[in-house]
Amino acid sequence: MERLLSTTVDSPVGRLTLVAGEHGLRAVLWPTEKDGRVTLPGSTADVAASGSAAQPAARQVLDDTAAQLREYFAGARREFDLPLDPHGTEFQRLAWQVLRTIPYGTTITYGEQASRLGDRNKSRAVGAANGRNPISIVVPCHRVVGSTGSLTGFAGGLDTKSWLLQFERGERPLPL
Amino acid sequence: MERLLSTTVDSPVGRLTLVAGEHGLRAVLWPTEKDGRVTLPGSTADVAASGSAAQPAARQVLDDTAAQLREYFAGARREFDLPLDPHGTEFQRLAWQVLRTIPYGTTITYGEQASRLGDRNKSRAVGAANGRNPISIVVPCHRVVGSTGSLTGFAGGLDTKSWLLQFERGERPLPL
DNA sequence: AACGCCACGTCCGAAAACCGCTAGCGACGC
DNA sequence: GCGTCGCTAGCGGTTTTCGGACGTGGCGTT
Repeated sequence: MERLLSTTVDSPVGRLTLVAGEHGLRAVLWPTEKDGRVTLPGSTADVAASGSAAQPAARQVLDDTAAQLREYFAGARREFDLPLDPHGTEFQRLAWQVLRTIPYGTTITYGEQASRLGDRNKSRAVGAANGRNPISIVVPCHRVVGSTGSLTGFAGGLDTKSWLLQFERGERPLPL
Repeated sequence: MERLLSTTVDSPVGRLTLVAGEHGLRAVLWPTEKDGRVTLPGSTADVAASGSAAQPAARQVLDDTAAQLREYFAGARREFDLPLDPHGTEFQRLAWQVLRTIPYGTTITYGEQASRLGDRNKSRAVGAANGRNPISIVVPCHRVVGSTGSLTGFAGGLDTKSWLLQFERGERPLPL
């Protein structure tokens, strides 16, 4: 079992939990989904045990992620430059890959995302895959909306999704 | 998609937009409703592309319409003689047909128009249909008034409606 | 291998909203 | 009394909206 490290970052949309392994960022989790989405270190003791020298690569990823997220929320960063290592099925990884091509401040529909995967009819499957995206914000699943423009759903809550979209549109959303 | 041609004519009540297809006049639009009422040629480029020789019938209709409108506003014409091709629902076309039987210089009420369509109670529906009449002036929806004599409404603006009625009564209305 | 769940999309029918109306009624001011 | 005014309740066609049904593909579970 790969050894994972985790830490947290405070943000306007709540305290985010970051998880990294030796191959890159594994997850950015919402306060409501801290557990279960990825296999986390069993306890804080575990994390503490793997001291600063133990997992240099993972530690570095966490630090970089935290820094870039802070820049993002300060409005000073529109793209992330991090080694990512999300775990999922073939289809899911493909879907998540498409997500990373959606530019900051723009949105596409689930149907459009499905088209880019080669089959217009997979929109629903795409929705399910996006729902399993472990790396929130950095992999911008919040930039996908329903064909009618409705927000439809979001792991972090619809209000959070709305907040992020407004923020990327250059507006000053109300604090949650 | 049928190819449409359009042009404009200046008149005392503003610049009118004329639209014709191969079957006849499709629309005479007020300055405020240039778009949306009928499907216009996508762009001026479209119009230019279909040169004088391309759509002889439609071109002829436009020319005739422009000429007759000028005569109308000069006080030299009281009836129009043009091939008309307004698009609308069954009921709407029936309603518009009634409009064409209202003599120059006279008015009827919406209720009267409804009666002539066979059902006194359809007055309100008639009003809605008149509101969709695409061929202003030539199909004289301005000759219909409320049961109390009020002008009630007009796509080109109430002042225009008033102007036309005065003009047809032989008065010399104030310029708009 | 079958079943059920899902952060979708499209279609279709029913219901509601919208109007360029009108007749009926009570409230008012001559 | 008698016009006017404002309000109300019906009126019918058209447009818009809404909700349910269904087809869809992937995934976790049995």
